[in-house]
Amino acid sequence: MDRRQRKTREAIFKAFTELLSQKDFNQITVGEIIDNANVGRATFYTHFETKDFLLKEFCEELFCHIFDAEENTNYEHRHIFECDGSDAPFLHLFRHLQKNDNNILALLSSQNNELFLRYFRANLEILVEEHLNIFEPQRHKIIPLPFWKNYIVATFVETIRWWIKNDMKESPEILTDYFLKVV
Amino acid sequence: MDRRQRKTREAIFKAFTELLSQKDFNQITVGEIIDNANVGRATFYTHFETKDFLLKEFCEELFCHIFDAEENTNYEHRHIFECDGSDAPFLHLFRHLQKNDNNILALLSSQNNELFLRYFRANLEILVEEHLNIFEPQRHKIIPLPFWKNYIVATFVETIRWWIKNDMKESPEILTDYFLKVV
DNA sequence: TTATTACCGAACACATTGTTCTATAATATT
DNA sequence: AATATTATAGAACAATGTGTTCGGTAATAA
Repeated sequence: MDRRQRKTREAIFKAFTELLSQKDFNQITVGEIIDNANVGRATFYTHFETKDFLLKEFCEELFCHIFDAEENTNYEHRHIFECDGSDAPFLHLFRHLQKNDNNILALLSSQNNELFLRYFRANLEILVEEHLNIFEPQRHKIIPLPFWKNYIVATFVETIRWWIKNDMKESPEILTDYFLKVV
Repeated sequence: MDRRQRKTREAIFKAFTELLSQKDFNQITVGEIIDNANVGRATFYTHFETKDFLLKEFCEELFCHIFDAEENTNYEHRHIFECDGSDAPFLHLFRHLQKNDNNILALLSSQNNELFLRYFRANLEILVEEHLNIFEPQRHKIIPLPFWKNYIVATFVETIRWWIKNDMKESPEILTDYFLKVV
């Protein structure tokens, strides 16, 4: 990829991230993004079809970073936090969120972010599927699996949202504890 | 209130409801609403400050209808469905949703409806607070009450969303059963 | 060195929002 | 029933945002 393209792309992502910390996704205009990124209007639209596509690609890069490390347990990434046991992936995610990479918190807690949440949940579902055995497997007999999976994912997402809404006072460990206790 | 005002207001609500069954809230324009309602542009804006305020008032009327009947158990409204026992309010709500009054389902399942969901959850929280004893009260000792309340409300909402997404194949009774089993 | 390609910036058409105005018709008041 | 009040329609308007087009310029790749 042309060095200019990379530069432009990164400038747009950076401006986008910065704006996300100030206002909700739907409040952000393309005009603001290109101003902050110092990029021409036409240039923006050669990179991203619309503002929604920007969010889409932004999410894909972000989740690739966060979730791939989960799935591939022998990454060095995983060793940032030394955690083992069945609750590891969830604890790890909470810790990641606490660091607030790329203003992911803004996206998770803000209004009008359904596109982001959809991606987040899709990635989470893969993770949950691999660790379903954590959650009392015998329950699958009395409750349909699709409902159960949706329930776990939703509970995890809502736990995070509750955490953010309450200023993230709890430690990732305590939050993991709450989460595992309710499910 | 002037009869003309009532007529206009109802025409706008009706057009709004109809449009909601066709597209997401954010896709609907004021122009479409006033066309479907046969109402002048200026008239719309004398009734509602913005499109968001329309949704707000729409929600308030809707929730007043649905939730007030819950809180006041001696309404005749309640006797449409004969249900008793501790799970009654939740079963009752599921039944209400199945009837799909005012396209409430469109609002619950569609994208870009966070405003609606916020109102829905706020009303739900009041309901849950009154029936917290249903959900194993001893849990409150190991999990903070605010987390617990948020969890119950979120689980209920997500149960409904799962239901809608899966074409509402399950009966309200079965859904209530699933819901109570997981929480 | 040359050809390619991305960029800027300005201009543009288009859609949507929310406001303001006047004439008209429905309603409330007496 | 006559009069005053008030809501409405409809059109025009400014303001804002979206997405496209185009020609000149500069960075990159060959």
